[in-house]
Amino acid sequence: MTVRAKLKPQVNNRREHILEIAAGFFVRKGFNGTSIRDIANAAGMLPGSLYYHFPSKEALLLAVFEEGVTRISEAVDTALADSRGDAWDRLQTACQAHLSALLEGSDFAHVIVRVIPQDAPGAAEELVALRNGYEEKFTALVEALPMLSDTDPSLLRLMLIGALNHVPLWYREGGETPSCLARLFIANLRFAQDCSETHKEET
Amino acid sequence: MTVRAKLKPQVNNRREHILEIAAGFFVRKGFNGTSIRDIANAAGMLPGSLYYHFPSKEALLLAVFEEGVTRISEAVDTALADSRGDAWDRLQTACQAHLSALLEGSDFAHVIVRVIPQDAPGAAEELVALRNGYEEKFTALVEALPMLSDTDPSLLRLMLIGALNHVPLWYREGGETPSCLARLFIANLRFAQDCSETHKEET
DNA sequence: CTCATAACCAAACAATCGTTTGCTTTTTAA
DNA sequence: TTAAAAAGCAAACGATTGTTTGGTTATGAG
Repeated sequence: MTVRAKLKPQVNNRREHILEIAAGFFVRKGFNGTSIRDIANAAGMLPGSLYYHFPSKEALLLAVFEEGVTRISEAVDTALADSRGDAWDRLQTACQAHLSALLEGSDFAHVIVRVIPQDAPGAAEELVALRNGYEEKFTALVEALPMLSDTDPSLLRLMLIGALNHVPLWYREGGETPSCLARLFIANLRFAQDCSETHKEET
Repeated sequence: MTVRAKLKPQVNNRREHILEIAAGFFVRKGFNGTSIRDIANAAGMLPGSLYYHFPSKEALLLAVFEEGVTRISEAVDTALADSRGDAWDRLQTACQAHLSALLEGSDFAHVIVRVIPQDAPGAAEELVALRNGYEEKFTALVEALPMLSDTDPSLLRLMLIGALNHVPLWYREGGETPSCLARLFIANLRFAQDCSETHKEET
């Protein structure tokens, strides 16, 4: 009974198991490169059995996407919760959490940058909404920065997100850590704003 | 005969026609979201007829990819050929040409950022090689920059390329032009290096 | 005209796709 | 103990996939 209670995790973690496996396939083979049979086989069941848990392949993607957004959001929120620095430090903290979620741990967060809404037309609208909802966190963080009046904050945000979401394409384990990358990324942007003040004073 | 000579472009632009159509589909639906029949129908022929021009779907992608790399490379080279400024100006010029190729004109260049090698395992190696070959241009441009000793040039390059290749995901016609975007992107990075000198002198 | 080659059609191939259906097994709750 | 609900199996559905094959039409050179 003691062992039994441990080995028997509890009800309905089977659905989560499917989600995890699906996330892995979506990340490595893309949405249209993954078949229902790929996922079912890896999950140890038959293709049709998946339809007890999800009404369609696109609904499955949506569920994975939602889990991804939830996890990366929570990671960023948690990291920001005990962040004591200025606005730049907070942005860097968010970037580090974002990168950590993308590169380490599960595949859920990775899916939301690997699969683009166009890949699943029937779910595209909701995927975009989910993504935008998450990225709004960065809107607030960037707008809190002390910036030049002629710097477009939304452009800075898009530039940063582009750089961050590109990392999984070249990242190799053993290189710079997510924490280190976040610091370097922010450093490359930070002084651009700080120093413009200096430049202004000089002229 | 006068009209005839115009309507009859010349031998074998049919293959290029197919490439253009394929590029459009690959950009809008992805590689695995596009079928041979999609392309054949749009090209006004039957699916099997494509195999006279290309031995496989992946070979077709490879041909599109090559054309994309060729075009964006030439765009950057041409732009750099009559660039008179310093290293930062030259990098900005390259970025502008890169963005122009991605956002305006044909779909060829867009394919090389929309389709990732993983999508076509059989051609992955060659796709990666093509992409790396092009991106080396930026290696040289970034290494020519006057930078801090503690700034990693290859990281700056990856950051910039990430930001650039992300633009097609949010770009809307009527907003900032590619030229404007390139200027703003570089501005966000430039002073970070320039001003660190100032900071050093201050301390 | 002749003939070879280029370009394409027409039709099918086996394989795989997402999905459905009806039935069986397992688990849960009363 | 028993009935209901959850979970999955077995098997197939029609549609679509990339690709092949053999024959047909167009074109251009000798």
